[in-house]
Amino acid sequence: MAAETSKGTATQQNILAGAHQLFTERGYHGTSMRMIAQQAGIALGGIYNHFPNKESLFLAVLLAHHPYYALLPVLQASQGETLEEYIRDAAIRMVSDPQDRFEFTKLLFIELVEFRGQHLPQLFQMVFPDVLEKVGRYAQDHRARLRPIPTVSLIRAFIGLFFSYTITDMLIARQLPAEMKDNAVDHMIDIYLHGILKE
Amino acid sequence: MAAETSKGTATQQNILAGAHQLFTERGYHGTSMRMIAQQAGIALGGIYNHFPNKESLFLAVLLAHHPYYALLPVLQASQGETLEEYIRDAAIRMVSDPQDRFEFTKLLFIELVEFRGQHLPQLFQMVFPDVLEKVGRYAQDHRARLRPIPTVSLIRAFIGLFFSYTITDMLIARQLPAEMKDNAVDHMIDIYLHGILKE
DNA sequence: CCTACCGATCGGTAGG
DNA sequence: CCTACCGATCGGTAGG
Repeated sequence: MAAETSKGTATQQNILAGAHQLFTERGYHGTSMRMIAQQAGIALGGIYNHFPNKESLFLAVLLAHHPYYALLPVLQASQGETLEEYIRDAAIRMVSDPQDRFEFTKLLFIELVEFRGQHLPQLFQMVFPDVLEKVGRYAQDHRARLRPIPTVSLIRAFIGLFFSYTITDMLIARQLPAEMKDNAVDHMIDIYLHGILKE
Repeated sequence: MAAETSKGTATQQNILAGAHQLFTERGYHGTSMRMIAQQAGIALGGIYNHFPNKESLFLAVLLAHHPYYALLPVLQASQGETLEEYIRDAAIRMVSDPQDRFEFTKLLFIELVEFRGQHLPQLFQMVFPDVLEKVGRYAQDHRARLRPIPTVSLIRAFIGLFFSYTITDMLIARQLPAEMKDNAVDHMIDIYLHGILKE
């Protein structure tokens, strides 16, 4: 018998993957446990060997797709000689994969609407204090280049850049002629950068 | 018998108001027609005298709360001698009412997740071409003050400012100490303005 | 991990 | 606009 990984059994992974896909496609209440079972290739009752109920399955999906796992490597891999180049590179990486952006955003929407944000404090406490401290130190090192904006607002605007681009993408991108979308990412990053940098 | 207004009968308004509240609180599939009937003070069957089914009721709610109705007076009432003052005033008005922002945003989330954005083209076509043309003319008149950014990106970033502020508000505002939230709106508008203006 | 089942609730309708 | 009902489907479980 193969040793189980820390990620759980293959069946558990199938359930999580099927649930993730269905939740993001149809919402929480729009997805039934029977659909998830079928997607995972098992019978309905089988799910309950791995998760006690539907909500705990959603929470497991949410935690498995915590933006921290996607964002940390992005920020660490980002390069750039100057502050400006570093931020631009990080922003481009952050918005580079459309499918990832849409999936994460929809999962968050479900949490905000169908769970009234109940699970957010848990997600928030996992990473925000750490991020705040690191960005704060980084901003302090580069304060000569930055306009006088509190660290929290720098972070909010950077996170906001993600949603700004992703949601307007969802709202209008499919409906705009292609030439109007060219370089839209670059322009929006550009606005953010000129907004926070001196000179 | 009193004449019916163009907004529909009182009962129809009660149904719309109850549906709006419940949808934004619990999502589409998380809200039952029975809950809506109770909220509107009538029996389940009574709803079907006004709306043929649940989805058409949701669509009616969505159209009744089209951001166009909220946004147009905001933009027309905005004041300011200079371009900068006008945009700042409009932005402040746009984000001034937290309840309006949350309700509209949640309704949009429901549409994006539970209806896969099916109804968006309809909403979009109602206003975007008009907005694009007006902002384009306005930007042309003030091009000496604006950095060279396509009109579409100016609009996307301005709409994005709304979501940037509102979603980070939903995500972190409830969990931050008060002094970290002070003037957050002003800073985010400030970043946008410095991002699009010359000098 | 599956089969077969539970009570509850769903959207919608007939008839008045 | 209400009462009483329809078939379908829901989350969850007992028992193997």
